[in-house]
Amino acid sequence: MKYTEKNNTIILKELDSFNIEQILECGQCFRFEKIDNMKYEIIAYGKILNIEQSSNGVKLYPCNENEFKNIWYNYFDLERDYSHVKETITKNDDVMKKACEFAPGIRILNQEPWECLISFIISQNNRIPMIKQVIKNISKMYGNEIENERYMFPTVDELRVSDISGLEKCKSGFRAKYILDAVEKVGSGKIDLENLKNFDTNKIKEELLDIKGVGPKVSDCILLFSFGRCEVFPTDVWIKRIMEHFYFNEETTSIPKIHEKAKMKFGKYAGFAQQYLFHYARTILKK
DNA sequence: ATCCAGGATCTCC
DNA sequence: GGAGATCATGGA
Repeated sequence: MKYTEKNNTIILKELDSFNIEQILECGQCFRFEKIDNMKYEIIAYGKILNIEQSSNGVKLYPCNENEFKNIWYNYFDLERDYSHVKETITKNDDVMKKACEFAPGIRILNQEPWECLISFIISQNNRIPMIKQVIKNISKMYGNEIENERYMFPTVDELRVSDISGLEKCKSGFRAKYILDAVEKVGSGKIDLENLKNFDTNKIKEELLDIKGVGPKVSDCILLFSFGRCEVFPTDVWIKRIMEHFYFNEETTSIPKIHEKAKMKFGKYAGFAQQYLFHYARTILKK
């Protein structure tokens, strides 16, 4: 990958395994709007970022070199060699080959832990368009306006003024009480998300599971999407279905068995495998 | 109208 | 410790 900067715009070239549509629409992230074909607006790390991809490369704006190095380089996981990841997980695996060919431009974003935690609490028993709407509502009601009706996701302290009825007005439904429990535990310092980074995966998971509304799947999403633990294999209904269909040839299987198989087949890259599979499954199994 | 969604919890045995 | 109902909300 090479980049140049001019007029507060970063242009990325010779970028391998990068398709902004696949990256954003594959279900890992909720804070973006499609502006046009291969043209999106993202809100993350307190910034609004426009991103536009064409055969000439990927344009990021407004963005200077400092912001690119300090935020977006890591956000888009640009350090990682995704060809190597795909080579590894597709070895002797025709299903994974198809999943990777279906969306070879997926990358796992590195998202902010607090926003990720609340987002995936909201995700339970919900649909992606609805999840996006609830997060947008919460940001508008409790977060700072960056500019022009674009709002930051509220900090823990900003959400401490919220209550059940406010969060229900944001359409969070029965998850409002879960959000409040997360606010209480993180806001009081009982759980220190920044400090958790340094702990091993099982320890982080144990801490996250202490929050009401956070179970095995939600905690795995946070581990994968915010703590860079790419060996975890978040298993939702779609992953369960496609694993049962292609890897077990059975109607039903238990989640521990799925995790066991994922670890055996994909090892330390199971998280990537999960994301290729998720996006693939949602398109082909959705009759 | 009934079913279901990037699940977790509570209740029952 | 495993199966089953329940949880808001809205789109199909």
